[in-house]
Parts: sequence; structure tokens; C-alpha cells
Amino acid sequence: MSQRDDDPAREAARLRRELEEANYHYYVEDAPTIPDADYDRMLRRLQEIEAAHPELVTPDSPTRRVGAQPAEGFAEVRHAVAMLSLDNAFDHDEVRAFARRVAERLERDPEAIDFCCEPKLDGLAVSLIYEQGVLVQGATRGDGRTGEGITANVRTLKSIPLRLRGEQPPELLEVRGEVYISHSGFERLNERARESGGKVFANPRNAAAGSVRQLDPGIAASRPLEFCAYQVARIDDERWQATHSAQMDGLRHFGFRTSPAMEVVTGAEGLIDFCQRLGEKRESLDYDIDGAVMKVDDYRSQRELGFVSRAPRWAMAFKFPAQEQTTTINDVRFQVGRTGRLTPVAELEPVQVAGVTVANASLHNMDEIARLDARIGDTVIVRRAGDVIPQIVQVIIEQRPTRTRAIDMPAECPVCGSRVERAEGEVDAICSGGLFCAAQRKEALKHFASRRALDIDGLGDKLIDQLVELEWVKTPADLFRLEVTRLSELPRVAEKSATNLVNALERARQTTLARFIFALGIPEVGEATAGALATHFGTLERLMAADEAALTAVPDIGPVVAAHLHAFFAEQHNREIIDDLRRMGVTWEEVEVAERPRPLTGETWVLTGTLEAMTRDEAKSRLAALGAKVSGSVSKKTHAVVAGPGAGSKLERARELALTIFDEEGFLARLEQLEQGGMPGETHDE
DNA sequence: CCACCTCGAGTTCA
DNA sequence: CTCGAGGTGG
Repeated sequence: MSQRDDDPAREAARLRRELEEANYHYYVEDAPTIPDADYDRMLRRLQEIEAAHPELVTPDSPTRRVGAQPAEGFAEVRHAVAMLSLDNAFDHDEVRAFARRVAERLERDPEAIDFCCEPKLDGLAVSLIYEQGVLVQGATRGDGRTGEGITANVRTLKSIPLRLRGEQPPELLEVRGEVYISHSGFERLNERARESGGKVFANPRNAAAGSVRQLDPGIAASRPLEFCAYQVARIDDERWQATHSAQMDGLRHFGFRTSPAMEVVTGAEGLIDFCQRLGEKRESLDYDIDGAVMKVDDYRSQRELGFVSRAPRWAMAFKFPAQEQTTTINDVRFQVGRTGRLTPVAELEPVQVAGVTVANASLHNMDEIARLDARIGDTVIVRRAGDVIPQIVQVIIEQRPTRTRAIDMPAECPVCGSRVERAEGEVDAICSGGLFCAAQRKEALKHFASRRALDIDGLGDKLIDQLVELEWVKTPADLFRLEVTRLSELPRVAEKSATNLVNALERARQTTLARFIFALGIPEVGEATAGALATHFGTLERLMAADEAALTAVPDIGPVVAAHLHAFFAEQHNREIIDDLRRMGVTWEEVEVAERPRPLTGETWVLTGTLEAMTRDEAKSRLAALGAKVSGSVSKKTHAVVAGPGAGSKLERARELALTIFDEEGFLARLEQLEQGGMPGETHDE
């Protein structure tokens, strides 16, 4: 810790040096050297000195990082060396073609050329100029020839050195790099924005670009912006003319951060291998990348290759398929779900997002539409990230055409014409038609036939649509009246598939009470609740006879679910369907099968990732047979987590909580041990 | 009453 | 997978 000094100039200089050193280790090396409190104390002391002696303020002082006075506007900056864009390669063949072109021009073997490769960060390019080792200017790319001066803003970035490290800085150095925001920084930023009711950003790139273009450097200072250097544009030092990778080493020496994933590879196959590996790592990185940048490493070769009009011949960007795209909302239709809920679905101009064509995206409800301020005709950003489901992230208001249409909830159900109701304070609008509504009837049947309910194979969506529209099937019981000869009359249903369906129905008649209760589709009664009801009451008769008090006595059932259940069974129509189903031969074992030892009783297990030896359902039922509860979310109450390959956030959370984690092999061993009735450490001698 | 855990329901494309 | 809300335990 630095002590006071009689000479303010000397003390200020020392504080600056120490603060910058601490900054470097914290933000560039990721290895803090002094406690935050010491850093703050030193910074405050420097501010005091500078306030008392304004003549001692220097442009490279760390106090400038907190943000100087707002500028009037941004000055235009002309780039001495143009900031070019790169040609793009979208597949491996185009990468090979790049290596071949380079090799031909250099008259060398394409497999003998070294390339320096690194991830292409998804942020914004900036240029930094250092004179006598001091940062004097920062500028955006702009159109490549002229950008905007953002010096005050870049000074606030802690990973940008205000003064170059090391002895003998060059007279002049111009460095290019990317300003970006990491995923974790982005989360923190939006979290803060939500709390204070500020602007929530759509993605890290927009947030970074928006922050850099703030006139008030204080705002930039408060944003988690980071800088990663990737190019030396100008330098007046002979030693720097060997290779690109050596230049990058030099930049690290000066105190810049460069990409830790940077590699020198050889030949076209080396490039492809790099792109491949980077693609595999992409999801696990803490920052967005949109591809890889590949540069001929040898500086002399670069000069020999030179430029075509807009881009260098010695570099190429390999682009991953975009995870985000812009497109337009062509129309919005309202879909009716099993519960009668009306869901607005945007019909989009089809776009390629992360390798697939996206034409639809749910808008969820009217509140979401209001939040997005979406209208028909709007241009929107569509994302298909870690999950598979496309979502509309943001409307680009600036691109709103003059003639857009508001999205209105219809007053009547688009399927059955019944009145649409939206209760006070409710998010969802509901079609009042109930089972009179063909859409709700179809969804109820799909639910009834689904895998976790009666598991009727061969009864797909299309077939259900036909059966309902022809009015052959009005209730689930009608399904069991279908005959092969009638079914074969339908278009696209031959005798073979009709027979399969009838056989599947035959098999489905024999089920379990839990599946049957679940299949009924009672609101708020899913698989877990149905299971709890089945074990508690044992027979359907007892369940149907139960009043709300008796229902609330079941674990995990409160007044809301009890009311739904009571109302459902009180409805004459529903009782008739249940009677009808039993008349059609739907049965289940009244008593649970013979008791086996249940060593996992009271434990909660979580499955995540993919299992190879068995399906997740199978694993779940085997655990359930041992008495364990299988849940979907990891919490403090979880006893063990089974993590297959591709496990994500749940595994991470399990690690944080230091829970027992099994891989598939260990899990299988444990399962078999338990199923044989063994407890760990127990022996089975006669 | 609040904090936390669970459950239910909805979600797109090939 | 994620969101919202029901249920429960402190």
C-alpha cells in the first residue's frame, strides 16, 4: 500500500503506476493482485491530489476511467489505414478455396502455409492510437474510412491500457480490436436495468454498441465493456514486421488482452479443424462469437497478397450459421390450446436461424405483445439459442414501415365462434366454448392419447384432426369404437395402419389408475399430481367421491387443485365419459403391484443430459420403483443428480450445491445394486 | 407472510 | 427449457 508523499507530483505518478498495474492484472490477466478496497482507497487519493493540483492531471490518469464530462457530439475521425471488412466463408469448401487461392498466389503448397486463427467476437470494432505510449484516440469503424471519435468512452474500459506497459514504447501504435460484453456482464447489466426500470438490452452486441455511442462517458464507464485486440494497424518499429502471431505476442507485452483461443495452424486442414473445434466450444464460451478469423501468419506473405477492393486477400472470416436473424411479421393468428387459451402466433417471413428455417414464433399473450410493442408488418429479431424454440427478442422500431396493423385479441374464438373471455387481472384469454370447441376437443384427445397418458401409438395429430372434423370421435371413449373397415375409408389411411391403430387401442385399454387420471386432462392435474391421487385413493370411485376437504388432505394438493378436481367430477358430462370409457373396456389393476423394497423412499433425484443405455422415461420409472421421486429441477432438497453427456445448467447447479452426481455408468451400477435389494456396504452372504 | 421448491403447460421444426 | 403459479414450511 502506498504511503503519503511530500511531493504531490511524485505521489500522483506512483499512484497512477500502481493503479494501472492493478487494473492490468485484474482485467487483462484475470488475476487480481490487490484487494478492491485498497484499489478504491488509492483511486480516491489520486482524485484528491488531482483536485488540489489540476496541473498534475494527465490524459493517461486512471481517474479518467470513471468518465470525464459529456462531449458535445462525436468528432469525425479519418482512419489513416482503412478498417476493412473481411470476406466470408460459410462452409468448409469455401475455407479450402481460401487456402488454395492464397497458396497459388504465393506459389506454395496450401498444406504448408501457417495461419493465425482466433474466434470472431460479436461486438464492435474499434481503433486505438497510442503516441509515445499514451492512448490519445479511440474511434469506431464507421464506414471503414471515417469513424467517430470515442476517446473518452474507450478510456473507461479497464482492459484498455491508458499507457503501454514495458520499456521503450513505439512512437506510434495503432491497435484494432473488438469491444464486447460477456454473457455474465450482460446478465448483470440487464439485472440492474430491470431493478431500476432502465432499458433492458436485447443482446450483448446491442448493449456494447449502444454503450460506446453514449455521449456521456459516465454511462460507458458503468457498462461491463471489454476489449480484445486482434490487429496492429500501424507501428514504427522494424522488429514488428515478422509474423502476425508475433505481433499479437507484442500486444500482450504492451498490456492488451488478446484472444486466449488464438492458435497458429498449418494448411487448409488445420483451418478446418480449428473452425470445427471452435464450433463445438461455441456454446460454452462466456461471450458471443459469430465465427472464426483466419489470417496468413507471415507478414511478408500478407504484403505480397495485398488487397482486393474491400478486403485483404490474406484473411477470411468463417461464419457460423447465425443464431439471430431479422425478419418481418407477416401476420398473427390465434391458436386455441387444450385449456382453451388463445395464443397469438406470429407468422414470419421464413428465415434461416441456426441452420433451420423459422416461419412461426409464439408471442405467448397480449402482455408480451405490449412489452415488445409488436405490430403486423414490423421487423423483428428472432433468436434460436441454446434451446430450440425460436423467440421474438425485439422489434426494431426504427425500421417500422408506415403501414402496420395492431395485433388485437379476437372477440370470438377463431375455431368455434364462442365468446373469448379474459378475466380481470388475468394474462390469458380463454375461449368459452369448452369441449364444444373443436380445437379444445382435438387437444383433449391428443392429450388422452399421448405417451404419458394412455400411450396410443399411431394416433397422430393429422388423424385426430380428421376424426374430429368428420365427427367420428367426440369423446375419448369414441376412440375405442373405431373399426378397421371404417378407418380404411379415410384418405391416407391404409388397412395396415388402421389395423395398427386398432391394436394400439386394444393395448391401451389396459392401463394404470395414475395414467387414467392424467389422461382425463383435468386442469392443474399433471403426471405428478395424478400419481399422488392414485396412490392416495387407490380406486377411481373413492377419488370421485372425495369432497374438497378429502382432496386437500392429499400431499401437494391445495385448495386450487382440489376445486378443479371437484368441479370436474361433479360435471355430469365428465361422469358419463368416464362410465363410457369403462364400458369400452378401459381397466387398470385396482391394487398396486407387490411391494418391493424401496430403499430410495423420500429421496429426490434429477436426471439431466442424455442417457445412452436407456430412455429417460425408463430411468425415471426404475427410480420411482425404488421409491425415489424424480424431479425436473435441482435444489437443496435434491439427493442425487444423474448427468449424461450434454448436461447443462442443472449439472452446474448440482456442482454448486455439492450434491452427489452420477455419470451414466455409475448410475447403472447403483441402480442394479439397489434393485438387487442391496444397500451400499451391505453383504449378501447366506 | 415470505421464500423456496415443484408442477403444469406451452413451445418449433424435421 | 422456461415461465408462472400452486403448495408448503419456516
